[in-house]
Amino acid sequence: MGAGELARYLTEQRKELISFLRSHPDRQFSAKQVAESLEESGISLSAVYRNLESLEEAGLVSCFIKEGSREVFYQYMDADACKNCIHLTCTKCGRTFHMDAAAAEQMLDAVSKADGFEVSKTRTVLYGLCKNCK
Amino acid sequence: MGAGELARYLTEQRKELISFLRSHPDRQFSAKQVAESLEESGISLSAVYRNLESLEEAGLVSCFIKEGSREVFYQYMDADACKNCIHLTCTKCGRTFHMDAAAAEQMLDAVSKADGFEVSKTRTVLYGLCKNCK
DNA sequence: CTAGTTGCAAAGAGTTTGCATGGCG
DNA sequence: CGCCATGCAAACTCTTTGCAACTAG
Repeated sequence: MGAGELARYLTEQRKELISFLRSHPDRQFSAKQVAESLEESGISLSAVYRNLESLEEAGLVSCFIKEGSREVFYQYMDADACKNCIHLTCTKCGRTFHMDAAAAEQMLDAVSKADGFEVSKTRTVLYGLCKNCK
Repeated sequence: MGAGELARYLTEQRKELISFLRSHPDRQFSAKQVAESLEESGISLSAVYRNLESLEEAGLVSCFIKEGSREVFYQYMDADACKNCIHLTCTKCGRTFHMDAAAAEQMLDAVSKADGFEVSKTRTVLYGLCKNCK
């Protein structure tokens, strides 16, 4: 699946959680928000935390804090599917977009050559304002 | 000074805190670590938090979480001085470097043209492995 | 059947807030 | 002198952990 090992048992709660996050790949949620959104499935907050943790290890979820905030947010972000892409997260609306592939390639080359820095593609996010929020 | 208003009174504690962070521009610290590092000056943890907050508003400090962690770290990052630079933070050693200016310019152009996305230069960090940690 | 997962409740961290005291300007 | 910042302690919130019950495989 991903870089890490995904949990061995695919329970109903875990399925719902993954499904929820996957259906909002451009949005970030706090653990509490995830639990509330899945209220119907009756998943507990601690299970949410435990699942988010294993999903993060498996490379399916990343977590962030927003500008000027100390609150942690989680987002679906498939490390495999996004190996060659860079995310653009809008500091206003919070949505995440995928950077143009050609521009991304060019950028990674430039950083690598100029600074000898190997960008970790699985967690490359640029913050700024999206087209709509500008 | 920066974008926000810096606190009106420059107390001994605040001076020490700024001085400490400024002298480690490439390092990230938890609030607790900052307080412990400034133990001699006798600053309290709550004062550290209050100061970090106002410094963040003033654009002198940014906070982050590291890969696979939910712990918040603070780092000196002058929004004015770094208006035209991009940070490279190593996920292994935690140090932060400044991206080559030409490469940065090129990158910002590319994103702006290809995606209509305006990168917020004051909080642009790319995560990856630095030259030494590779 | 067995090991992994869940919910609940309690414990732990990290962060914020109220208030009296003290110091900067 | 007045306002702001500080320290301390309490309050909060977020996250983690222990444990018995449950369930996927």
